[in-house]
Amino acid sequence: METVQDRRKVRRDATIAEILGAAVELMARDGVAGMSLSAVARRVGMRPPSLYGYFSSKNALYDALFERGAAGLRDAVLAAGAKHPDDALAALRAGARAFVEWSVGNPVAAQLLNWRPVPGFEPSPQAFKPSLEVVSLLRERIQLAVSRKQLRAAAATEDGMLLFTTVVAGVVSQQLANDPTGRGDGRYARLAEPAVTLWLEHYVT
Amino acid sequence: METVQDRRKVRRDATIAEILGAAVELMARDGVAGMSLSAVARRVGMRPPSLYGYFSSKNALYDALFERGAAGLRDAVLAAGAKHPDDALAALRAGARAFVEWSVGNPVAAQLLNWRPVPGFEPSPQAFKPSLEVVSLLRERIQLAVSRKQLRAAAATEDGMLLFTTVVAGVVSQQLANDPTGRGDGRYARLAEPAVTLWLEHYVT
DNA sequence: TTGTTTTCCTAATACCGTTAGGCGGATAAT
DNA sequence: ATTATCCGCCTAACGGTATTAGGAAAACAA
Repeated sequence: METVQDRRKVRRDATIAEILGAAVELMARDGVAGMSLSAVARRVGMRPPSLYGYFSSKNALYDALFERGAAGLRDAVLAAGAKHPDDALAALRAGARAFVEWSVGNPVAAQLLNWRPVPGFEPSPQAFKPSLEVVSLLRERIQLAVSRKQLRAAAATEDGMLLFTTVVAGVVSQQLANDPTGRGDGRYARLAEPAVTLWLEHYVT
Repeated sequence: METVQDRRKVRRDATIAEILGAAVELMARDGVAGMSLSAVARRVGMRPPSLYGYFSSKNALYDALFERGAAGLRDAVLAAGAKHPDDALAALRAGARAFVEWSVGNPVAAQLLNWRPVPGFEPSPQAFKPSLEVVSLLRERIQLAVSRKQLRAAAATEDGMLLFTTVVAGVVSQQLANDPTGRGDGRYARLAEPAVTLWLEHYVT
């Protein structure tokens, strides 16, 4: 009873993972919005309608990818900052670099998170939650740096935070637009460090 | 002969403009990649195949919009900078602000220019040319500021220029992603000025 | 062995972009 | 004025898409 249910769930989860993997591959090849359920079905050896047993619509599939992507990005930023528990500025730097590097390594998810590539698709609140957590994390770290007098108080204002996210998002956006496959030379991704420096120089005490 | 040919050309150009206008309206409503030739045809009172008398494909329509958008953006940046013939820094600031304001006012074209919203579409060299001219213009203005000792020499390096475009593109990208209709409060667009300030502070002498 | 649930299927609907080919009217040539 | 040419738009058709409806077969539970 227990083990059988588990076996079924394992199999089902494996199928879901297979579908998502195929979808990501095809989105990397044909563009995020260019992915078709028919192509996904072909790749996993099914007919298109059978996919509806796993996702209630094409947008639901995008939503699952959005959620997994947002969680992965959040974890990457979290882990990078955790390496500098006693230096808030270093944590900010490392977090921004991790943000960009993760985006380069996961260009499909990064497009989904940073742009609006799919007409009609908007992430569900649940899928969006990890993205909000990244913002919260950023806010905490900036406030910590301010309280430790490493940054001016202006850094923790709404505009200060928006500027930080804007600068980092700018690097990612340029990278995705000019090297969408992520297999390039990182001509834009290497700007992460100097871009954050611009922001830090303005707000550092 | 002359006048008749002209009459025909005028009528044809008017039809082309009507088609492009309808396409932009529908892209604003349904997303850039969500525009359908059927809907465009309905709006201009034709059947879908008739559009092929004016554009050889859907991507050709995107290409025309890209070209017109790039030219409009270039002209806006050009005009804004021309108001400050004797102050290269002010010209840079005004150009960046014009870039962002034009993008907010033309969100559809801005998405086409800054992102890759349409799978399979890449602008033709002809359509891309005005975009290259914006880059050239930026390079000239930065070099002018450097030669006048208003900016450090590092501003005119490849990285310095990429950082400038990245910062400005970041503002536009955030604006488009968070307020795609462009009818919002300009929460992100107002960051244009402080964002450019970050860059200027770093490179100013 | 019977009943239930899960998984996948085929068939069908309503769209889409695009091509082929034709019809009628406006223009040009005689 | 009549004929020929061209232009603008049409219908029909092809292969593709997302999605729904409903059924068959297999895996599981009783």
